[in-house]
Amino acid sequence: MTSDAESPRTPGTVRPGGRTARTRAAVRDAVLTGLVEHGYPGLTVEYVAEHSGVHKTTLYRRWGGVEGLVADALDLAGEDTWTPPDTGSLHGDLTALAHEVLDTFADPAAAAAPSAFIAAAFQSDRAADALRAFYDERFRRCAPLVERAVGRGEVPAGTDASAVARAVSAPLFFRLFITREPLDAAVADQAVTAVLAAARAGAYAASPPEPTAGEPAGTAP
Amino acid sequence: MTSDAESPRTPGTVRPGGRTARTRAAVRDAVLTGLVEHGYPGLTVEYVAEHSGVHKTTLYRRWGGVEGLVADALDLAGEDTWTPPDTGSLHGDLTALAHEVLDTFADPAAAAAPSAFIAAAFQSDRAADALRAFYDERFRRCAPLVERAVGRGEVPAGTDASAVARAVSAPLFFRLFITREPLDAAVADQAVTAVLAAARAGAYAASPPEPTAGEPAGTAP
DNA sequence: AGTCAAATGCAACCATCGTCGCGTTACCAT
DNA sequence: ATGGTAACGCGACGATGGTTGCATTTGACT
Repeated sequence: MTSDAESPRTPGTVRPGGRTARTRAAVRDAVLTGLVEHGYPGLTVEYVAEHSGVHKTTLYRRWGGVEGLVADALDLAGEDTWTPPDTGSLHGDLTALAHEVLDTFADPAAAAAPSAFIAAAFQSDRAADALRAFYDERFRRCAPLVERAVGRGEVPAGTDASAVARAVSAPLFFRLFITREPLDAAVADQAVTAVLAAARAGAYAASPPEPTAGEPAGTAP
Repeated sequence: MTSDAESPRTPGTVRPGGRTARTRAAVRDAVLTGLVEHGYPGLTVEYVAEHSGVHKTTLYRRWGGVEGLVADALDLAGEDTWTPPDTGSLHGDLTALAHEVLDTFADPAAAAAPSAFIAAAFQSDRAADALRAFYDERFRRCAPLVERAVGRGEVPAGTDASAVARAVSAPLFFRLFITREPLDAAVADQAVTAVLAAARAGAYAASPPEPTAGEPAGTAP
């Protein structure tokens, strides 16, 4: 057997110029188009081949299949210039954040790609890794938002910035993709209200001295 | 075309006795087995046919494909006797609730079916409907939990019971299936702490007079 | 019991997906 | 500029999934 451990032959990495780059761009574009058109389950590599002008065999060789194609597109999606809102108050910032999610997923065209990425993560470890990296970066960018609030005295010092951002998004995504309930502004506003109250109470205070699990004794008076 | 709106011909409904019932039971069992073994993406109707002793054609005719098979299994999953914990305090109840989720998804065997259902909802409207019904029922059963807390004066009267239950689950599922971050007891406990603080502050109070969106004026002193 | 139609079994068929061997193109280094 | 080789294009093949027409079983009704 000529089997080699974890494919040392990764095509497209030795000669990253010219055609290879163009191929990559065309493919990423076709993947996004296919995603919004048919969703993840309906996305086929033959569709990508057709709409990118890149041959089917090449796609299988370089990306290994639909999984890899989507994971690669996801990596790209994370390289944007998104920045969190800055309205002057934590309540305003969080509300803007929540409504951003709301608006995105209210528009089918805008929701298609993110939904497809989340769906892909169920079937592909590569997509799951890419998704984790994507959100990690997103929440990292939200840190200034909370730091400003700390500066204004709106929330206790030591509040975990990314935890707050996560807490606002969680209820919305939960309804969207887990319980499959409809989403409206009232839900978003309730999420903001809840997070705000919890944050003020210090529920998102930075991790205690011992980072490993134990009895968090932060609620005792 | 002999097309008929939303299939008035639903086989297996006119003659629900004997063989039909046995077939249905065998199939549901095989679906569950296949789900925990290969996950949703790997579940094929031929696998179900093989492991249930029911012919492939019958499965396609009665369930329409993998989607229907999973949706049917999900309907069944909701018909259990689950009841929320009752520890004597809201904090204890919510903690038990959160750790129940934690334990379920920490065990790969136990997590397989729920994960598969959630994944299926991405690809199938029937599965999505079944999932929504499942969680609706789940959270409805949690109502007594919050009502007891109201009775004890732990949270304000008028607190939306299912909203509290949802709020505890949301951060956990969010990490599990959206951001794909690892889950541990600290996260679960933080979720409980946050929800508790928010609930005490009245963030989950029943909908105000105007249910449509507006400026939530609950935070002004 | 007897009859009819619903529900299932059966086997072959068609479509689509993923893979393989080989020839061609065009980066990159000399 | 020029050769070498990575990367790509091409066509065909095998495998798997889903569909269809017809025979058979079996549950319900008289």
